[in-house]
Amino acid sequence: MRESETPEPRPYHHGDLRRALVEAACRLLEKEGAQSLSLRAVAREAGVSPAAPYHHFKDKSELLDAVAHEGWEKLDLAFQAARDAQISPPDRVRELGVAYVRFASQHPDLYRVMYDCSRDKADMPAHVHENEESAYRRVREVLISAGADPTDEISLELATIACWCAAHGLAEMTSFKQFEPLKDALGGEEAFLRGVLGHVGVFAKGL
Amino acid sequence: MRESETPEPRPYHHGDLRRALVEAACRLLEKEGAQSLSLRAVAREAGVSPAAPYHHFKDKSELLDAVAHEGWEKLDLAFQAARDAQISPPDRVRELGVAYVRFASQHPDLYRVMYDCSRDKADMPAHVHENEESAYRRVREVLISAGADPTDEISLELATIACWCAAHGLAEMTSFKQFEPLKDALGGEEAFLRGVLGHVGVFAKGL
DNA sequence: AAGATGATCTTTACGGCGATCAGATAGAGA
DNA sequence: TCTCTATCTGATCGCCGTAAAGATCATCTT
Repeated sequence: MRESETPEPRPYHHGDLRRALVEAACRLLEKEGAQSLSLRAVAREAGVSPAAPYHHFKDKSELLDAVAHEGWEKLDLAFQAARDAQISPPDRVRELGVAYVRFASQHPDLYRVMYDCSRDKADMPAHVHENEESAYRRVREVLISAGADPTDEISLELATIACWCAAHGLAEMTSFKQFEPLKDALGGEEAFLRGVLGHVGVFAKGL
Repeated sequence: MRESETPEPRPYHHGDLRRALVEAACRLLEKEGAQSLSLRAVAREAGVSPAAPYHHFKDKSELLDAVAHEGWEKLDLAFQAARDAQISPPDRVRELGVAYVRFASQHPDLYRVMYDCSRDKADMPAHVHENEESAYRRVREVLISAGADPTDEISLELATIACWCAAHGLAEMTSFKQFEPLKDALGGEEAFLRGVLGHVGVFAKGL
């Protein structure tokens, strides 16, 4: 009675439609792109009527919020991997940046939903900032382990933001095809990323 | 016969509907936000039938391209002002970053249209890169005047991209209301911007 | 065990959207 | 004056988000 993937007479009640909808949305996002992600399409993918989602989400943007939340958690997983890499702490900072950009280029549409400011205008990155287990805090953590002064709250915050800004900007630009020749000259995408990040203080010096 | 703002019998032929549509779109963008910018609304604002725009633009995204083009030109104007400021060349680099972020926060919806990747997927920043009079080239120009080696093409390109990335990331994050306390602690928005950019090599050292 | 309650899903419907098309109109050139 | 062509209108299609009302079923009460 859980997942109604099978085309049996389909039980009237779904079990956990909320989760099923979020998963269907993620599936569509990877398959069809963010462009064609409609609430109706999500309901269709989940095998349910167009109005059914409204019992679990106030409106479309609330569903997208849930999808974005999934995205932030996935990103944090990537960050944890970078944090635990067997490399020098300063290198870990740069690796965090590379992980960020890689995440964005591997899940471009999910990434776009995560940063879609058309909803939530005021405090978009709730999941960035909200708790100790967030991706944002993970950056602070790695910066401190790389030698940043944990008592200088302001400088630490500024460095964290600078990290995030540079990685975010790079993530949005790295797919521009005008940079292809440059990437070739440097010997690949990763070298390109490290090359750009090398011009950003926090990544270059680990602080 | 130019602007048909007045509700006169309205001449059948418009004169320069293309320009009128782009201007109407910009007007709506500032008034109503990017959310409610539909092709029909633009046509309505221009006092014309919903199908009329299709004689000047293949589809909605082509209209948005024209709007975005206007945006890039406005941004370049802001850059030229920063370039011509009576300050030391290295400071001009940082001022470029500040100008970029200020532009984004003054025209948030236009900025969003400029960076809307849902259209043009592959080579979005055509207007960034395409000619000598583009905003992107303006950054190179200022970097060189600040002492960057104009013969080292690769390093110059990387520095330009790093500049752009940091400014772009900062532009998207600066409106997050979680940063309000930090801004207050630093004494305002501009100090915040300079504080973050100070952690980015290219801005801090002018190279 | 029986009935009531409330959560969950379906059906139906509305208005707005992007897009397309046949046809009306106007201005330019013959 | 007549015709040609670019431009604009109005109607239409299919999709969208979402609101309202009815059907179904799990669970709780008695």
